[in-house]
Amino acid sequence: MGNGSAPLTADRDGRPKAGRSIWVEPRERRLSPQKGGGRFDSESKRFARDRRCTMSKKQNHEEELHALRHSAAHVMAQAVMEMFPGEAKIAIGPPIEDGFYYDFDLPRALTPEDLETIEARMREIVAGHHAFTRREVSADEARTMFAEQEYKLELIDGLEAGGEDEYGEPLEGEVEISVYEHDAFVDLCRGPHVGSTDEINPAAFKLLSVAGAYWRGDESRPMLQRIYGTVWESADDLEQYLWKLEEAQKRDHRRLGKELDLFSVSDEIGSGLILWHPKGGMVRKLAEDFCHAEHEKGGYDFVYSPHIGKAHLWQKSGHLDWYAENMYAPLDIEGQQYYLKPMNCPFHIEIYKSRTRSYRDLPLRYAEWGTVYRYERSGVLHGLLRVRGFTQDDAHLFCRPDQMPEEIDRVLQFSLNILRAFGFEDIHSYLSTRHPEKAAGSPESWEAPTEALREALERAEIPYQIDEGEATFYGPKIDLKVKDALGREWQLSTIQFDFNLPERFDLAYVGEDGKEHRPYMIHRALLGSMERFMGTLIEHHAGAFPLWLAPVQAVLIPIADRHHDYVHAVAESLKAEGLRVEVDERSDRMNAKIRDAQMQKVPYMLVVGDREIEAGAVAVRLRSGEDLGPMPVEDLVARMRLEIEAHA
RNA sequence: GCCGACGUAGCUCAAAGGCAGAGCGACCGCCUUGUAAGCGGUAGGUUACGGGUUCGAGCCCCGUCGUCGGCUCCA
Repeated sequence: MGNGSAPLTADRDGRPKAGRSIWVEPRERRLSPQKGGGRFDSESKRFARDRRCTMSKKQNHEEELHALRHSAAHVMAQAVMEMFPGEAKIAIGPPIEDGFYYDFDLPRALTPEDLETIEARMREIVAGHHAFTRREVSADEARTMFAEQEYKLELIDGLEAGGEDEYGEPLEGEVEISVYEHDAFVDLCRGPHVGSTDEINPAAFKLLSVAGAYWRGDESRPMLQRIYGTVWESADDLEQYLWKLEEAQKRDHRRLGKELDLFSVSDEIGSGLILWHPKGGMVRKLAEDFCHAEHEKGGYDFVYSPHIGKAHLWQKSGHLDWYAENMYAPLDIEGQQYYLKPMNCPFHIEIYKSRTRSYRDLPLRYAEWGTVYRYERSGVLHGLLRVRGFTQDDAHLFCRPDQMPEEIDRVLQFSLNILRAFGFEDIHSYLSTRHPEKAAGSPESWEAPTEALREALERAEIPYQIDEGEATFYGPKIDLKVKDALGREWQLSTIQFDFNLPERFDLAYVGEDGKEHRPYMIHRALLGSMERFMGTLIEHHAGAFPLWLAPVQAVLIPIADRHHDYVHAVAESLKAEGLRVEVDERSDRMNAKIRDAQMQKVPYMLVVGDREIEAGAVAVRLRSGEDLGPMPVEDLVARMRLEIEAHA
């Protein structure tokens, strides 16, 4: 892919956007779905403000949960303030997806034991039947009330100036300053809250973790301590949520990567650099083989490019101006400086420029599984999802303006087909439009491509959100996100226009009129980075890959040593059919072999004993635990073939 | 990068400043097994790395590297 690094390095949660967002087809979840974390985004704040308008039952329920969580945050803040009388400074404490947090400035670091103490005190407070009461105050009155609370004073200043809310975002309309009070605690707060602490079920909340967080999200400002908690209407709901967290942990690709022997990261090599083991390598190869075939059918040309290029190239492309901090230090080769590539685009552009291009040559679609290296700060590395070296399924499309709408349609459709082939059905998208100040090219030049992207989304009939002014400076883009089996959102594909590089490299084609014209250039990555995609795939399937992707499709399990010859013969015939099978001829009992195959999430377990040999069959057990009984080998092959072709 | 927690056998984890352990896995042997773990034995360690305090450090202190949870970043 191209200039746009964001999609490949973006967090998997939808974080708040600075620009305005418009939902074209509103989806049920507007908050970050990330477990335990995430943030209250501008969308849901607006939602809270607009609560007077008609709402569905579901929205109503959401609002009640927000109030409940917000109220629990206040109760927690009271408990913490009591723990550090006169010393605790409170910042903000909003509800978030699945819970709430509150930020504190405290004289010492909190420990896990502190959380238990705080939680216990919260239960006492909740049992006290305290009403939450709202009161409007003047700015000066508020300053008196919070004279010792420097963070609150800053918030009051922001509110009084009418400029911004507690998240530092612009406020609309008249600003009223309100405080909410319960028991011995009063907080500067817009609300809403529940009526009384009675509504907070003492068996339905739990404090989860404590973590550092910058005041107002600004790394030049003080680091506060943030306590995350969760609260629900009932103990059952809490239980269910905690179960979901546990389930997510079991699916963690880092854990499964180890358990299933898929990949590793070695301290000897370095952080964020992935070693693919044979099994993980097989899954990746199968995924890539499939994509290669699709690209070939899809009219792409395959290109290959080196891992380093001269400084001059990166000056020309502009990467050294605007991307240098993500690039590694140059290598000195015979007095010339070379850089490891953070992106593939300049190389593909050089291929384009290697000869004169005619309008008849277009569109050109150059595809490469190109490995790039980007410096990421140590704290952001995360398994396969955020790494320092990764392979993009990258392509650059060069086309004439008249071809552009069709090309967009085509690439979007192509992308959706591939994602669906991997079992991702729940796909939605984000269209980022021109930033009013930071943008290459004229506003007019953005119109046709932006419209083409939007129309392509309409035709593809997938829900999309318009992120106004959120595009990178060089062109509008579409990002696709998928939801996995647990409802978590992952960003994979990106399709980005580029008005910048064609200019910088003076790209041209000779038109029918014999004159030179500037082609459109589109960067696109579908699975994004193979590393991130594999991480997503592992978590989506919880390591139980569909048959076509399973590194080992079947394990043959002889019951006793005398069955080995037959089992090997069956294994050979299955291998001859192109199936990936292993024979477990350890001296363990059959039960142990089944258990091991089960834990390795092998789709088919083929048990062979005297009876099977007699019948010329294998006894088939599925990963689901289902026992299909004895089956002739030909029938098994036919069954597996069907399953493979269906990508089931 | 920042705040906090953590780093012990291949893996998961024990070990109040006083002999470094268990289970699983690996290896060897016995058993020859019928749908989620048979039995016995053996090997396996510079307790991440470097320094310090102490009669004595896995444990306390300092530094480095790494991992985890967040924040920031990923125009």
